[in-house]
Amino acid sequence: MEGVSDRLWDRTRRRVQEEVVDAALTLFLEQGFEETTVDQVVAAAGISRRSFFRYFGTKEDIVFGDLAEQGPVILAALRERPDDEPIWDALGHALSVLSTRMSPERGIAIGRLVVTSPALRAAHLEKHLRWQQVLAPEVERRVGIGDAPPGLVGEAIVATVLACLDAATAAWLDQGSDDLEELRRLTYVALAAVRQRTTS
Amino acid sequence: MEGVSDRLWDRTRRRVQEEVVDAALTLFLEQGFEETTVDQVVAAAGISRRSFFRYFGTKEDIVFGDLAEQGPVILAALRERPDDEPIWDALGHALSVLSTRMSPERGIAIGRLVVTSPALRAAHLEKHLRWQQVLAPEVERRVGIGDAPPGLVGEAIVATVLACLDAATAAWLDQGSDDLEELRRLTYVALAAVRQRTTS
DNA sequence: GCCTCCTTGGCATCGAGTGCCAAGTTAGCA
DNA sequence: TGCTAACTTGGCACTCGATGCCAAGGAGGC
Repeated sequence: MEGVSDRLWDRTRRRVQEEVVDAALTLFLEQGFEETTVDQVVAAAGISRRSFFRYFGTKEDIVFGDLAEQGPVILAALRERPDDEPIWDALGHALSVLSTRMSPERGIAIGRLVVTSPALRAAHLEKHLRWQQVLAPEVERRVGIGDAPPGLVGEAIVATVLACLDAATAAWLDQGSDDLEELRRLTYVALAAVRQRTTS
Repeated sequence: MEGVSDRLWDRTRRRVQEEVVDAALTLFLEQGFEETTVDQVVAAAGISRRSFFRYFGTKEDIVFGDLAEQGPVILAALRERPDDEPIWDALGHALSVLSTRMSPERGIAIGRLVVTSPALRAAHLEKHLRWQQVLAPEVERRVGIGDAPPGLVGEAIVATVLACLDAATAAWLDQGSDDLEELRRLTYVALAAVRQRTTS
């Protein structure tokens, strides 16, 4: 583990952060993300507006936390996968390390927020772009790029997986499931659809 | 053609719009998108701040215009393609109708702006989501969805094509090409990479 | 107990975006 | 031509997210 300290300051910081997130998510689920102002959040959490923006750089960060910076974590997980594993499975497994970082209920709540708020959708996609840049080189090392320009193949593959994951998540939320295994299955269905149609 | 009128008001409106875009793009290319304020743009274009926001709902709209609303145009082009054409080619051709709406030089300038500005990237991706929702049903009609939930297959396929197009565009801008045929080739390479790896 | 480091919150400010309103311009009609 | 209805314009005030600056206060080492 990196940089996780147990000094009083750090523990306090994490506790405050959690309290703010709890208060904010409650408000977001009640009134919607855009309809909730930062002032309401800080009032509910008992923190000053100025301090809030030191804990969370943006309002969207309440929802996504440090997820955007977890590219290296996914990369490490990807490197653990055997070299001869199909890239799709390897990426799927690598990405699933993130789903262990939060309760399924909270994940579903966040998912619903994301699909209903343009601002959150945008941040979500930005996050994927960040991951793409981190993961693309390792993907290209695995699959080879032939004479394609560096980056093209890797980014296309990672973006495809993330797109299929997003489409699957939308369908998953839509059908009101709360079973992570079902999400995995839907992702596989989406990837299979892409595979099936690429051969035609 | 729909709704394109030649009343004086409409012609004036289009002319003003073009002038603002020209002035704004010049500023954006000089100083960057985020570093240019709307006040600078309206000063350079000789229009009031208030009127600006009636012409362009957001600052990003200067760059993208009504591209986000062109989903139906792409859809119409997709419907023109023969039913037995592979979905990838059909989508590629349908999307290419948009590249005829602007000069290649301006397209390249905009492309460079988009890759260097997070706000523009986000708007770009939002735009793709809008297109996805419009195109997905027709895609699913063509390829069939088996027993997958409606939307999943179509959105996955459209998102994959757009992702490959984006990756190809990035590589294309990177290599400093200005040949649209080369962009088409790179898109094909990206899609081929996805295809190749889906069979393993 | 003292000094240093870090956090806190208040204040002012910026930039994007919106509602409202008075004034001016265009279009249609007599 | 002149009148009216419809629409546009720009100014003002305001909201909301986000940032720089600064004085005050708590934590930890000595």
